[in-house]
Amino acid sequence: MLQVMQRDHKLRSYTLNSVCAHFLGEQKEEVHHSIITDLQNGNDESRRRLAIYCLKDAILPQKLMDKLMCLINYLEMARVTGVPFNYLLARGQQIKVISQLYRKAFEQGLVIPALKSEGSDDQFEGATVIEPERGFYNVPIATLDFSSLYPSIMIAHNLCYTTLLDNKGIEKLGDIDYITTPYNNAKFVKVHHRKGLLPTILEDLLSARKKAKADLKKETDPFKKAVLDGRQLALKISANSVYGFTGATVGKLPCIEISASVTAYGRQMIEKTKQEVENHYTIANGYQHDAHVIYGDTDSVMVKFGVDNLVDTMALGREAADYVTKKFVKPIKLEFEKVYFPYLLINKKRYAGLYWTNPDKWDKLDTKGIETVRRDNCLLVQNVIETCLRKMLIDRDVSGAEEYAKKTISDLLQNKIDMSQLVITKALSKSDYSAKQPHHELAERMRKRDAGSAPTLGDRVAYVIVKSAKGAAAYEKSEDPIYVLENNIPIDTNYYLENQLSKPLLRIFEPILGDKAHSLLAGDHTRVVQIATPTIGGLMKFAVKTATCLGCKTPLSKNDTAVCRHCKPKLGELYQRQLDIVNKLEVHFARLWTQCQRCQGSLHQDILCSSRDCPIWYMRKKAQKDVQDATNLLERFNYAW
DNA sequence: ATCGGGGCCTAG
DNA sequence: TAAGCTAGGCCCCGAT
Repeated sequence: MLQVMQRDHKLRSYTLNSVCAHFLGEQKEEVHHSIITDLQNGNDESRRRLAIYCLKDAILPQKLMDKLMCLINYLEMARVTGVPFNYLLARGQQIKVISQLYRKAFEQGLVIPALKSEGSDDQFEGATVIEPERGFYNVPIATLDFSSLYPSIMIAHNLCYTTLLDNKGIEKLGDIDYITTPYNNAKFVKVHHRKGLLPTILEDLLSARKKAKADLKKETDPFKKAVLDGRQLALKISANSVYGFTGATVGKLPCIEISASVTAYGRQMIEKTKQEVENHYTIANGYQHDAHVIYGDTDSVMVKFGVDNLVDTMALGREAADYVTKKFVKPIKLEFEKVYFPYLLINKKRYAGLYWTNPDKWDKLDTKGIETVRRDNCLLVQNVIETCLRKMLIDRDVSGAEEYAKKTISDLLQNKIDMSQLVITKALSKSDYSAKQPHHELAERMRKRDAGSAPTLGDRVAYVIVKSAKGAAAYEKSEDPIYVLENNIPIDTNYYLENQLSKPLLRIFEPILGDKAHSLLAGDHTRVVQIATPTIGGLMKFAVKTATCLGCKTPLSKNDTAVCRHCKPKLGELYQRQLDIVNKLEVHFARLWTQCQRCQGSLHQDILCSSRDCPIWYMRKKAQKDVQDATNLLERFNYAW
């Protein structure tokens, strides 16, 4: 399940506890490894605790698998691609494409050559990203997308290993119909001579995706919908990796003529689309305004038709998509997908907009590339940018957004921000770094402290930036959050303002406020500064997951955790030791529980919510459920409390 | 202070 | 050994 999670979901942390909190809303029974032997050698009570821990650790992955329908999805993938089930986790995308190629080749009596893979550093040219006209747009912007651009190019032009012609082939075959692609005049025979294997595979994948999407439309259960959405996405990725496979020089069967022709066609198509739209939707042709393409990436164009209302923009978008589709070979299709209104275009691959598919109600706030969707920022940055964008784009309350940003800066400088909001995570992806890096240097330091618990290659390293000598580099100031808490090391709040918060804030405010945006970073709210010592809030002491004593079932008083004071001596010293360890681990939970899981209200000293509408009630419910779960587990194994 | 490159992560 | 692709923003380090 760890592999599944890492493959299928982009998360900040992949620990069992964190993943379960995210998808299931429940957590592990934590037992530190150092006391397992003692628990086993202890008494009935301690062994019971150990048993619950083991059962819970076993049932959680099972619950994840069920809830995310992993087995069904993976089985389906295995069937579509024809690879053994375990390949889906043990191996990559290539084997899936190869497997499908073998199938189709066998049907046609073809043999696939066993090439020696060479690998090369040269890249071929990729897609076009249209130079954005950056700014804030308070008019509807229509988005037109080619659906499955690369697969549809390969199908439309019959691009395949089995259709590629070289000069010898053309001489030998004489009178033959072929096309010449925009890459290096590569030539491919037309479909009536021979239909390529790749186009056939792609058609299969796309029709399977069509079916998944149709099922998705019919489904009403939100969770099953999410799963079907995941399936159609998987099929889309599989279809797109066919193109990737042909361009993989380290792969089994690279063919740059195919991959480079695909991207070359793509570049021509996005350019042609821009031209067609801009040339047709003009005042000269009887439209109200001259349309203008303000941005586009690979397979999409963002069009400003100049109209100020959603209904007309959507009508024009649909019409334009059909108009352009007619200029291309089947099955290439340009689709009108959505309108952004308003739209904040910050840079290439960086934008935010309110997303509309029907003119009555917006669907969502869509953000691409900016801090809200990146995992290498701290939560503070993510949350403040997200909140400001919502205020600006949904509420259209720019001054409210300014106020919020100023308040956050003020809170940060006064050390009122929870440390869990300041944790930055980055993947440790290489063992040798040419320049020193904060996360790598920290991993080294942690390794020297305790090699067992330090992050290793591939792990995500969590760190905060702490106060240090003036002018010290970031890699000298990165520190393990747990170490910071244990040693009461002050946080460098100024670093968070200067290096984390200020630029992202300026980037979203400047297009609207202009130079005035800089006032966000200088003013009274930046004056009050307090010495920063780390605080922990919003914690979930995992031991406090029960409302009644785990031993005698009497209600727990506020100061008790897990067991009442009468039962506590039964667990004795072991229990204390575990609590100590738990307290040190609290920061892990702090990352998860900074908001009430029910009403999203801020949490402070405890998991309990501060909102009046959502008091202890939720925790009681959850605690009761946890006890019920544990009891059920025990009953299944003929235990009883 | 500026700039190029390494590193990370994302868009598509 | 086995490994889908390219484009590109942005942060940080380190050389100039």
